[in-house]
Amino acid sequence: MKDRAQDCLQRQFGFSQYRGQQEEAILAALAGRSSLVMMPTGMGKSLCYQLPSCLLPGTVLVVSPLIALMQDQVDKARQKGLRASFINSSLRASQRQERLGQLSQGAYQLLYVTPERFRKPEFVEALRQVTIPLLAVDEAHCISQWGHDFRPDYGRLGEFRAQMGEPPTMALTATATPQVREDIFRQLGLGAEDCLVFKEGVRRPNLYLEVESVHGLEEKLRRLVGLIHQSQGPMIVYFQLISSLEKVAFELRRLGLSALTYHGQLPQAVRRRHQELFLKGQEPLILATPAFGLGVDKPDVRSLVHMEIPGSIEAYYQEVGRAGRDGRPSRCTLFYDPDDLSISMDFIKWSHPDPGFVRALYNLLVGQIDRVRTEGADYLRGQLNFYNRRDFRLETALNQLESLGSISWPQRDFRQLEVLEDFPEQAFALVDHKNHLLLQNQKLLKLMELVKGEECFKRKIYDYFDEGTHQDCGFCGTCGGWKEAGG
DNA sequence: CGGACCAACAGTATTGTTGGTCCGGTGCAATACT
Repeated sequence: MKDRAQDCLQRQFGFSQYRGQQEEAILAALAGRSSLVMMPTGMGKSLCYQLPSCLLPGTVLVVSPLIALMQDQVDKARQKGLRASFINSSLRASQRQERLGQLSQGAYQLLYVTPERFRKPEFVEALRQVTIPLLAVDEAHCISQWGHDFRPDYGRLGEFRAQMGEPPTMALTATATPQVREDIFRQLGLGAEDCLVFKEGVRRPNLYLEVESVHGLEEKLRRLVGLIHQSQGPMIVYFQLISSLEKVAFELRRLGLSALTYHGQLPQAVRRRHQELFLKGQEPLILATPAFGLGVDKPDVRSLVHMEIPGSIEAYYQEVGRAGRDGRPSRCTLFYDPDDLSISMDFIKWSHPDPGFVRALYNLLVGQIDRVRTEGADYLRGQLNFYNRRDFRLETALNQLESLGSISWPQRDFRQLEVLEDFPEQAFALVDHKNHLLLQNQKLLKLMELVKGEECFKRKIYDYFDEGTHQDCGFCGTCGGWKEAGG
């Protein structure tokens, strides 16, 4: 097998040798073992499941989070001569039908889908007709990040995997703390003991990570302008809030500085265009929310700024990870304002409605659907004694019920709200809401603790990712070294 | 019914009060319509 893999690597993929632990991961997959592969973006994660798809019988199924990335992934795989395809909602019904047929006939070596696809019985049925020698879960941290609330189907992958007869599984991600690793294993139904772990280091010596204490948007803006002038190349500025992003965009424009924007409220076409302009180097500055991330692989990002503290060390490190991919020194500045902590704390709170509350909401929908349709959210708030309109747990609860198939709520229009199925008891029994809420808050506090600390900042981050070192990094806000590096 | 923010007002220098308004990051699926 080893020789065949080596041969395939050269002929089909045109590489003379493996990088990092690619070979080990590939051989594990060929031997039918499950694994967790942690590699930084750009290290060739996709090869780890693409190569096995050439040598294994049947279809390697790849779970991928974004439709926007799938076309590109499939195009690249096809360029290497793989019989690859995807099935998702961007296709017409007839195309989907056709591809399902192809799938069940074993026409694909590689098929990309979102976790939501497993909800469709016809897809599950088609899967039954083919051998699945490997289930690859790309960007597996999404399981931990989104599976609990935002995209519950990520949390159901273990269930779907069981339906398929527990095929060997490869979870791939850039970075994962021991805790997140556990979560991935658990949610996929993989025993940690029979799952191999392949891990490249998370260290990024060329990133200069610094924290600056600031107060208020005005001061941030002033400092940001300074950083923009100093930047020696492309720059990403991250925001937690669309509103402050837009405010800053406006102010920069007033100062004659042009900046691209990127966030979830912009139309798809605009997002695509702005991302493209930035990636191609036609505009060096982009203001973005965390929506800007997956699929951003630009080598020469020289500066990165966090205008508000992110929600966890994982989120922070993933975002700064987009700087300096080319290995050259890059400066990442986090503006720390204690007032901003409430932003992430609110987000965490809002995404965790109490199961009892969701239950009460559901009962109310069943009993009073007519009044809900005519009077909408205000009626629900009144009935549930839930008056704070700045607390979005009501909306989250409705979204959860919709995602779990209990209600349908098209266009967030109450007039069209319908109750479809019973309250999904099991789904809520499975998730330990209180614990998860606590965990998220701890993660945020952990980041705050690091930010406020006076020891080597990077060392503590490495510690967090279980790559402890006893030496200071010599290249961060606490250790210094930026000027010496030519900054 | 929380709270940040702003404008208008009060009444005469700065500061306080009141009332109105606005308020969430991340994406899938799927069909109708243009």
